[in-house]
Amino acid sequence: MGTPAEARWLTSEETRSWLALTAVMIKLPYALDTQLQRDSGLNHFEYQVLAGLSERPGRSMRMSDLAVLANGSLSRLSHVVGRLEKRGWVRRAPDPDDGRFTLALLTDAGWDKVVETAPGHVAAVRKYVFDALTPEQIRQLAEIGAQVIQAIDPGDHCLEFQRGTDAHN
Amino acid sequence: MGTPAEARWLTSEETRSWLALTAVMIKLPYALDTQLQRDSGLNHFEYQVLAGLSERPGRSMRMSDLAVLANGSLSRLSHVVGRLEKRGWVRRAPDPDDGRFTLALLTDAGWDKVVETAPGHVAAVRKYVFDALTPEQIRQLAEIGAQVIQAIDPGDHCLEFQRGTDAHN
DNA sequence: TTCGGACGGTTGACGCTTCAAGTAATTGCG
DNA sequence: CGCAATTACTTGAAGCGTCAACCGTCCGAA
Repeated sequence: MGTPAEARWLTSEETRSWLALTAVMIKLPYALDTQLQRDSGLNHFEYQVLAGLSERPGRSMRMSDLAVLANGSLSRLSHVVGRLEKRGWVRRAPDPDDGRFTLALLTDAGWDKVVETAPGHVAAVRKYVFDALTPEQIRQLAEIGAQVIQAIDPGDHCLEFQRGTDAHN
Repeated sequence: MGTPAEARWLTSEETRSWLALTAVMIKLPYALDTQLQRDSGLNHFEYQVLAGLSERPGRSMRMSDLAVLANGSLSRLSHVVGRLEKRGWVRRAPDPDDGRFTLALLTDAGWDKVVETAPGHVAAVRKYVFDALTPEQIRQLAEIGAQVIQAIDPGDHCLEFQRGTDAHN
């Protein structure tokens, strides 16, 4: 039995940390998707798209920027926006400045959808994450997350998207 | 534009933390899957299944226990084990003690696959997570993760699976 | 001992994501 | 100017996960 021979395995502290992290990576997205799906018929990615647009001046964004903001591929975004368009929450228009870009626009119905969906989603985020942590841990989490993202993708700037300039309070 | 009115939005510290966490939830699984897929033709879940079995006495486990260990549904596991069986790395047998249970058994070929795959995977985990963090942060992460999992699913015991009793060093 | 319910697992259909190949608009180089 | 390369996006097919319905095994009560 035992374990395959390996160069440098994990210490028990690292293993503990790793098990917790993998469990969070699986369970948290699932929990959030479940709440959103049940209460609004949206998955987390779709919500991020609508919420992202809602917080921009003009309620619009280029597809490629929106993809970065939502941490998804352009292809995925294209499919999703297609669905959201069919449901009347988003529409597309070519960017007047450069015909290669496509602008995604949040419709009035889409705005209403965000307004109706956001409180429940924020409550879930609170319940599953922030209410379970101390302010100190929240600070630590931000730091840890930033460093991991840096290690995965040094060129990534998604954390600099501070979601518009409006103050949430 | 501004933001839809909400009961209790996130503080800026919480938002920072939240953006980092969502990015990690998306990017880390993707990064790990990419490495595994490229080097071994396995995804992370499949690897967890094989690795989980490899660390058990008898290289076998009941399907339902294996599903908990791998943080997945029984249905998902059934599909995956079906695929792994077709590739010759796992086989199934009814539990002699109780015919309702099914045992998943790691074959010799499956064992070899784990031995050949594990070092690269562990190296990726190191690269993306532990090498980017201080020992103190690793400890903090374990704590934070455990509390979030507790908040999501109070009845969950997946962290108590300490992956067999063998010491990895 | 037999029948009902609970438990463990499997299956197939559907939906979503990815991947690769494609189109359309623009830039840059000769 | 004209054509190739680049950029931004779209599309269709294939693979994976979820959900709901299903089957087989076991236990317990009458």
